[in-house]
Amino acid sequence: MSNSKATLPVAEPYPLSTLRHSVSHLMASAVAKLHPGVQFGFGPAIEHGFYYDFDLSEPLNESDLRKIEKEMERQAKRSQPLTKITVTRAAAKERLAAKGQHYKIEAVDLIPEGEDITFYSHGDWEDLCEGPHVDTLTRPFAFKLLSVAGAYWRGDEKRPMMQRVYGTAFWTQAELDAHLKWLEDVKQRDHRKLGSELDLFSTHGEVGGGFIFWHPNLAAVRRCIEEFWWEEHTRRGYKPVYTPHVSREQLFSISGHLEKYSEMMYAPMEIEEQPYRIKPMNCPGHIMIYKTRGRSYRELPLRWAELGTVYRYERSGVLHGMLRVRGFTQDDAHIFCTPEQLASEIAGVVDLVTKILSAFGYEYTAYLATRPEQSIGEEDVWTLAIKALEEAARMSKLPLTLDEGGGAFYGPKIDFKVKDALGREWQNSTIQCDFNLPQRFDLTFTDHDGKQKRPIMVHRAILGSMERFVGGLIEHFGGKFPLWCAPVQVALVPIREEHAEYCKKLELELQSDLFRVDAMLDPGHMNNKIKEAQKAHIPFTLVAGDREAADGTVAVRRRGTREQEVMPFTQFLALIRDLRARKALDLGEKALAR
RNA sequence: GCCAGCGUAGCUCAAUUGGCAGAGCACCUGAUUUGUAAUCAGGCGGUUGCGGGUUCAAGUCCCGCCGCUGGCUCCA
Repeated sequence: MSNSKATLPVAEPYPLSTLRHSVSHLMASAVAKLHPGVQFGFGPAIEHGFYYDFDLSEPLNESDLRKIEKEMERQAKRSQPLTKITVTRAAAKERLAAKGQHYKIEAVDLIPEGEDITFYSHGDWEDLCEGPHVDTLTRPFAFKLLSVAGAYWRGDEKRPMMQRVYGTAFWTQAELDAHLKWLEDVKQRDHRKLGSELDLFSTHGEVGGGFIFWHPNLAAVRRCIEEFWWEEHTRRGYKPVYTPHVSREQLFSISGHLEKYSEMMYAPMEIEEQPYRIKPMNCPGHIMIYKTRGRSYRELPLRWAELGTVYRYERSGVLHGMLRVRGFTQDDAHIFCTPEQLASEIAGVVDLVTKILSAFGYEYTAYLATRPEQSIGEEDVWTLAIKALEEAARMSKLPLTLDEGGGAFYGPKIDFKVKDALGREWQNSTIQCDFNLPQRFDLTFTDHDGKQKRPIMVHRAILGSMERFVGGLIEHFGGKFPLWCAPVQVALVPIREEHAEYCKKLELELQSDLFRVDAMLDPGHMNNKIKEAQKAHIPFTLVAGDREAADGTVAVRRRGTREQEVMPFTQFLALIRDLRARKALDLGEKALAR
């Protein structure tokens, strides 16, 4: 959809968000025209566009959106200055009452005392709105309505549900087209789509939603990540622990989860007349190990790590592929340390986070989340912990963005947001100080003065959960995993059946070097096998015929290209060993070109 | 959980107002022996998500449940 008027002034003086806000007004006026009696909610600009909430007796569908777009175009073509008036509180309510806009009347009461109450109008439609807006809708711009979904009035699930129409707008058609192409790209890379296309994972109706089955291909990816994860942890003095999945309910009543978290926990099961629960968290288990004997300051810090699978009840409507599930494995670890050790321990975690996130080519931003209103603990402990987090960031040269009051009730934290290949943000890594659990479980250590003191506990996860991280990774790479963690690293294609023997030999050599290989030795045409290998995004396809078998060479075809380079097999092996050892994100294009 | 929508072969999708459930890919069998993205022929494959109802007749209409999708709320 575009509304281009060559003669009109350039659009640039307004930010894009202002245009989008104005286009949401245009959409509202179009809906008012097409659906008399509509009640309006809120209609702001958002990150990639805008929305407007409507209360309508009729549900809107895709074809309604097209009709609304047409009406918007019609209205935009007429001269449509957007004008602002300021009114008193009483007058505002009166104007809205006359139109029967009861949501908007409620919105008036949300405007703080002393602020101007303003209306913006275009044509014969007006809306309570603080603005700002573009001066006229006859400026050139391009827009599209994208989807309709339910949304509670004021985000409160106890209040009525309205219909939210999402759309987007840009100054030019070209920018809109680029955005729509981006949306298409997002859809193509959807981990659920790639998950079935590349035979990565599945969920099952007979199992229930939110439980992930990792197929061999994705299990291979996960194993590589886990090995990398354990290596880096071992280097930093972490020790693996294993804890049970089920425990007496009592454990979670001591930890406080039962009280604070019971909505997320599965119902108790009865074993010999005792209630037991499936764990929603790993921390109480690690604490049990800590408590088995007296602890000395000499053995702190203790760093215990576990890829711990937990189960949490999530409402059916929130489940989403691998990103939001009911059973998941956290890459969990707990550090028990003294207050003096806190800063350097956190710095160690920051180092680990940056090491692991960078290996996947993620850029990241860190946020310092401070004390929320509802929280526990002495003020000086909070201050100490926040200082430790800041100090650690300074030591690691990590810039922190302040997230005021965003901490957990039991302590402050640093959260990391990563940006993926499509520019979307994900939150996985978190470093949390906890004063609560050490107290609840009465954790102590004997200090050098012989006194019993309370350790601080640090909860931290780098990947967050294997499910969410790997799900995000599928989209980040678009299914094209770097060699080191690709499900299948090398495809072998014999030109004729008689070359199968040579390929078999290569397969065994690669396998003995722990490479994952798909030797395509079944009868069939080589072209078809090359197609299969490319569709599966296998990094390297090796084609071998008479010449290669005779010379001990391979014709190497890199993922995504049609060119081949013939090289000795030993040279190829050296290339992929190097790529694997470096965890290279590329396929050694430069090395090949040489 | 809520609002809206969807559910047909392993996958992608057809099936006119309710009127004999079909195609491509995948898979299996046979033929083909190939130098860089689809060789040819044949075959297998379905209680149309599950359960009920309306009807002479239901993939199609109605009700309930399950699952999925887009959001809201919530979250690793």
